[in-house]
Amino acid sequence: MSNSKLYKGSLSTIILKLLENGEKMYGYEITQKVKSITQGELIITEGALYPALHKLESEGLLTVEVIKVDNRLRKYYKLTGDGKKESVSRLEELLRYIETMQQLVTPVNTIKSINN
Amino acid sequence: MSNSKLYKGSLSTIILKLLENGEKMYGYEITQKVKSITQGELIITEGALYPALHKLESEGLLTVEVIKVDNRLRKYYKLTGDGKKESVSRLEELLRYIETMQQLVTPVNTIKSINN
DNA sequence: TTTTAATACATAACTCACTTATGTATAAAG
DNA sequence: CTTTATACATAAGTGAGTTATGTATTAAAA
Repeated sequence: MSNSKLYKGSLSTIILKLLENGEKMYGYEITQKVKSITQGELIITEGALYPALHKLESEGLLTVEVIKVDNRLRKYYKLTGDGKKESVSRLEELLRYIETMQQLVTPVNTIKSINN
Repeated sequence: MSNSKLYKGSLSTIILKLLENGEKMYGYEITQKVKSITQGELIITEGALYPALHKLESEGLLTVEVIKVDNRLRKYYKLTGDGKKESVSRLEELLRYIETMQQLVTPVNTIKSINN
């Protein structure tokens, strides 16, 4: 999942967000979608993705539907009611994280004497 | 370090950034500074902070200077040359992370037909 | 005045989201 | 016929955190 340690903790948020519009997606599709949206910046590894999907399912945030396409298995996931709620709160959490980090790295006051 | 898992991985970036202006800081001071800048949103625990400082030091990014103030020990840290460089690249990494996450959660095109 | 809170450091055991590696199976491309 | 892409899975290991605990001094509160 990309060399940067910063992505640790954001995978479930990403998955929930991608499913937020109600469309169902399968695992491999998610990896490709993320890769294309981020222009190759974020590569989700299978070792991270599948356990994450299983966990979200076990938490009752996703439901699965197994479908055979071209003689190949696909596990389509979509949000449950709880998943929809959780998606919203995870998004808020991410935005709050970004705001907080921006406060830390790009201080509002550039004049030092005011900050001390 | 706050209930959100998203902060995992960003502590060293925060420490390096706080020291970027060349001023030396001691551990406890860092926790208080972060708390005040983020208005209580980010609380850095000692169990996270001190090992992080030790690691940055062992990596040659920080140097220590022990000073006794009011009969109490303080370990003042400041950036080395390498630390200064690393600080810059960690900052870039954080900004790239934020950009990437924003691409994922706030898609540029709101018109679905364009995205598919 | 004794206890609590704040200051200031430290570390050991544990958690858990990831990485790395490996495995199965089908289809398409070279 | 071997490699690449599609599509799933899991087991072992890593490492940055949490939680808990410890030491020591000083100020405030009970």
